[in-house]
Amino acid sequence: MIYTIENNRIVIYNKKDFVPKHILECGQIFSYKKIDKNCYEVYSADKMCKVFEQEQCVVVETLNVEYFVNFFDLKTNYEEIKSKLINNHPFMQKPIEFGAGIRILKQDIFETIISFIVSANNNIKRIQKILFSLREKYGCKNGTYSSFPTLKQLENVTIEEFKQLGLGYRSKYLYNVIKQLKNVDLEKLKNLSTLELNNFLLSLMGVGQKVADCIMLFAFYKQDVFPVDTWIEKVYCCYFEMQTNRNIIRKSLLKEFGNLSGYAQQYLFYSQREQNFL
DNA sequence: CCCCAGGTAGGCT
DNA sequence: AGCCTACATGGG
Repeated sequence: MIYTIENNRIVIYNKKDFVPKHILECGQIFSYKKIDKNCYEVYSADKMCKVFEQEQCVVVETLNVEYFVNFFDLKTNYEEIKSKLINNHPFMQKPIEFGAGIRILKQDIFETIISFIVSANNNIKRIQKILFSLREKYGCKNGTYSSFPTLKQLENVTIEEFKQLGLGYRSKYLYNVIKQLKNVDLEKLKNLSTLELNNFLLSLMGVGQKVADCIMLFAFYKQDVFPVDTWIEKVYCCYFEMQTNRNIIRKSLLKEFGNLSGYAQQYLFYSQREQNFL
């Protein structure tokens, strides 16, 4: 990725490998706002940036330049990943063309855990609404926006209070997870293997295999995971004309894509959800 | 009234 | 281990 840093800006020159719409609307992140056609505000933990397109480049404007260089995964060569995927799996051509500008974000661990627990059996509009409510109610006011609440800030929130945000039966999950995470050093989890991390995440209330896979992919940058949700289920059943359960689909797709699973999943998810490309 | 949304927990074989 | 179902909430 070719980019320069000037004061409070990251300027990205190869636009085809960085399309804000693809990156933000492919379902990996919920905390962003579309300001207008080519301008977004993106919130991650206690930080934020503004992303907008110009003729020759994309600009990320932020007070936390280094954080967002990492966040947007600017040091990874997506051109190479995409051509590998297409060469090894020709049917990926169309999904990759459709989501050509996707990048897998490196998101905050705590925020990602909470966000994807909220996402279960829920729709994206409502997930976003709930997560912004969490920010406004329990996070720190930070000028124009509220930061995502820390574990400490959620420690004394009751199940009833979560319910008032529209969390429904997931209120109990959040309440319990916050208790479970109280004595865990999240940063240290980065040292675990995919399997070890998976087992830990599955021990959290409200985290099943799909949510665990999302957390590993979006917060731990594990690539050998393949989150299977309703959309991927549709993709799979259309391609292979098979009705089967999600665990078998997951194993089958992991075998198919190996260490590129995480990337493949995002292209397939995005194109399926946006346009029913089949 | 139904079905669906980035599914999971708990209970049953 | 695997299969079944209830589950909060809001939108179509």
